[in-house]
Amino acid sequence: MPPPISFTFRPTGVGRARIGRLQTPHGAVDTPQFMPVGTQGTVKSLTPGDLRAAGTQILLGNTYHLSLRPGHERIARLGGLHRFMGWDGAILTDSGGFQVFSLAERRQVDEDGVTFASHVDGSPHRLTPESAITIQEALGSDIAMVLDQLIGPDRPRAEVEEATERTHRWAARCLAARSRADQALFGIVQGGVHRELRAASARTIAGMAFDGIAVGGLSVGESKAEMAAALDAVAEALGDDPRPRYLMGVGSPVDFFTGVQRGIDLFDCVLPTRVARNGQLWTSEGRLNLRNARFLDDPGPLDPACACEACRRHSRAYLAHLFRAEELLAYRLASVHNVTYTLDLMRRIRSALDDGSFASLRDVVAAQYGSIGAARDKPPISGR
RNA sequence: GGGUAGGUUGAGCAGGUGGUGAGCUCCGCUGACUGUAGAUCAGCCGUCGUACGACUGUGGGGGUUCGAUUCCCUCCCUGCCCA
Repeated sequence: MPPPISFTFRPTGVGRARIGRLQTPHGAVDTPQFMPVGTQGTVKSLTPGDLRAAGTQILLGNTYHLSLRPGHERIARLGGLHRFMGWDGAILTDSGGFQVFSLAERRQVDEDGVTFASHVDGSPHRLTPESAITIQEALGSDIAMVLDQLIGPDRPRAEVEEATERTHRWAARCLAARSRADQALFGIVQGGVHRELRAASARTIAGMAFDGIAVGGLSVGESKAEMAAALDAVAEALGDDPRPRYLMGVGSPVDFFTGVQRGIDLFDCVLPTRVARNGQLWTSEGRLNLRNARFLDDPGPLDPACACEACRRHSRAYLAHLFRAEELLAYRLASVHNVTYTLDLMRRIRSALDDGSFASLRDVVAAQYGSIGAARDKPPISGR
């Protein structure tokens, strides 16, 4: 039986960056690539047509959310997640591991798995490595993720070690539980901000028969330098491992460069769509907050360098109005643009890797977007 | 014309029956957001000041009083009822 996915790539000479192509049961994915996040079977406010027009090749769904509502068995009965949401491109499903972190006050972790008090109705829901696989197989995603235990950078090292080792044990159980030949399974490297733990975790995960290797547990409050150091440690440990590498939950425009240079092929992040709904546009002129009063009389396009539908047809003044009026179109147009911007940026990164302009592109983007997440880099306030 | 209820910081309110009214919700302004419990959250939102703070402010004017949003006089405005 053929493997569920195939990945070909070539090095670029820019750090550890590579250019590649991931073949999935639902189409090819050019890498490095960004995956918009569609947690509940929808990238909030966008239609599949919007996503296609923006250049989306692969997007995310979520095990925890979809199993709670509408239920993975129901989605399976309705023909699987692709048909259910009307998306014929590739889908990667997250395992619910992130909710172990984001819903920390609603869950209990033990060696066998996690018990959540549903954020919908409070009812208990059990997620184990095995059930995470069962759910994702029912959803029918092209790529499934192992259940992992994500932990914040403020936790003591002993706790990070414990969570990382548990993640390894859960990874093996996920691998043993899989039964679909047409679905890839990625393992997840943890290890917090500790280089040795990251390296050891990368070696452990790489030693298992996964179709790809993800790096999790970053962009959860650590500094930019800590994230880069963790990625360096992982890249070094993985060496020339030929499998696709996925940096989970990242990121900002600047973070893409940090990851690509360190050999990352895939990224996902809620940032472009979330900030879009909150009025922030990513443009060739940097970040714009359309709620600022100065845009009320700005007749220009959202981004003069963008060809998306929102930029072709609408002015900043119009969107500024829509946001103030809380008109639903605001969220869609801003999301259309930010997803387009992000996917265009990945395309520019791919061609910059080819023509030697990677460093200059990085500098331009860093000047415009370096402030995102910068608060994490400030030293803690002392003496109070 | 008579009666009655009102007039509080952009809007809508709360409060206050002689002893320090800057409290709420909108609106507005700014910022944040990283595998989505997020079309959310935070700060500011009378004037001056970075800030501690100072000053002003309960429709207008006047009066009584040590002190008035409160009591008295007068005028203006609004809702409702009656003529």
